[in-house]
Amino acid sequence: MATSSTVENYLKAIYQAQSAAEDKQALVPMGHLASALGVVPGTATTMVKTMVGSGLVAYEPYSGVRLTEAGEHLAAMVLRRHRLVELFLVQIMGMSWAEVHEDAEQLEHAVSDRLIDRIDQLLGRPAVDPHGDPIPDPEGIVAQHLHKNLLTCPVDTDLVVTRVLNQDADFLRFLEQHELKPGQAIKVIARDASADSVSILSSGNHQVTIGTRAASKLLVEI
Amino acid sequence: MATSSTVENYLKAIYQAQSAAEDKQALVPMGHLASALGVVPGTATTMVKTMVGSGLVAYEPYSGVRLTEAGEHLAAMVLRRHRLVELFLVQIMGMSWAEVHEDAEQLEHAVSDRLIDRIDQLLGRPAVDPHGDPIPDPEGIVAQHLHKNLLTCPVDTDLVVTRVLNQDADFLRFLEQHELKPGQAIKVIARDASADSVSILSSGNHQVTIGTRAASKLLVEI
DNA sequence: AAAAATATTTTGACATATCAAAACTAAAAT
DNA sequence: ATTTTAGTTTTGATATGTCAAAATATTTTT
Repeated sequence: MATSSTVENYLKAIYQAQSAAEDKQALVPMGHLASALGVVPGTATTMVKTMVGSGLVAYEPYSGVRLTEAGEHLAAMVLRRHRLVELFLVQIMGMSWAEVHEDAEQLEHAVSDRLIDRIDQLLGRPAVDPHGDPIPDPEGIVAQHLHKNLLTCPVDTDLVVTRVLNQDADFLRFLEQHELKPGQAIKVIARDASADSVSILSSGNHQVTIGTRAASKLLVEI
Repeated sequence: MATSSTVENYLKAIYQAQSAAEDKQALVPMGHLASALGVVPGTATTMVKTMVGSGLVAYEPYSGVRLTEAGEHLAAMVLRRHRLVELFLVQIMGMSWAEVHEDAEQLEHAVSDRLIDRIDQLLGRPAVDPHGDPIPDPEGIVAQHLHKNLLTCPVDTDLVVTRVLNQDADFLRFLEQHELKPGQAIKVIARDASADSVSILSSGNHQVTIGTRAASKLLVEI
């Protein structure tokens, strides 16, 4: 039952694909899973079949894969470890939020339950990581927050950035430089459909215009 | 060149066997290596041969194995990571020195150079870990300290425990309970060859008698 | 020096995780 | 309703790391 780090990565990828989908019960297509993990599709098929054998996923040939309850719980534990480690690296180790992802990716498979609880305690049982991603509790329960993104939120209203749905280091550095990190106050001042852009005013009265693709990755609260 | 954690464990085991030997140039017998790693001898033979191919070790059939310069440097880096992680877990995470070994064993393969340097810096570039084991510097250089053990040190002389050559959790808890941790002041009050024992007076005026096997694992300075 | 005991290596097998490329299925387009 | 296309599965190989057990080498005992 000692889940390998490869299996943990598959679980995490399936979990995140399911979370990103509108229909949470939808099957994740094998091609999507394979490309998320950087393997060829045939490899994903093979792995998923062995995971069926361990009771972690349900699999429909030519349709896709979905986590079972057991798989979902394990996936939540991987995510819990990953996010607690990220927050730990930023808060305690003083690392930049843009550079901790790769470290956390490795450490999430190496930290024991004992250590992860120590970290959780040291950080004061936090609810979210530096990107605003929710940290599953030890039972695997995830607090669901309903955010709007910069394409669906009201214009000319005071907002607070709450979550960033993109771990790309360059993007994160960009957000940092323009005062768009989670917790910072902003306002959408204009949206231009034909220019495919959104203009934002940050708390420091800086103005930036970003594309809608990027804007959809920034979640806010009013 | 991305050394697997298995290879790292082989390097570490060979390094430690070489350090423990009187003749530092001596070959480590395959049987010793295999049992240190918990594999059958044939497995060690196979692995060592592939490590010869990577230039990490020199191997003499039926005699044993020894690290090359490249292997020794890599082994020192593994040990550096392990020992810094142990000290970090004790000093920063508040874990008990008796329980950190297994965690460190996992983490030593998962911490990046960047993170290990951060830890090193946070701890103030320490020279030794919680067991008194020296921490190799980033170039792989290890400060050599000449300690005596409780069998070779003078009797009725003020001593300070400097190093413990045994990671067994029960033994470490025993030392903790009897005030025999590195840094603590003690005195050997009697040695009895026929009883195979050594009697010690700790700083708190506690008296304990331990076997010579255990006594040889406790290193001291005068 | 031969026999016995010990240590080491070889051989064949297996588990995990992967790829390339061929075979196949399902959906979309004509 | 075929054909085309896109996505998926299968097949055969490969790399890593392991074991069991047979074969071999070395050392010790007698």
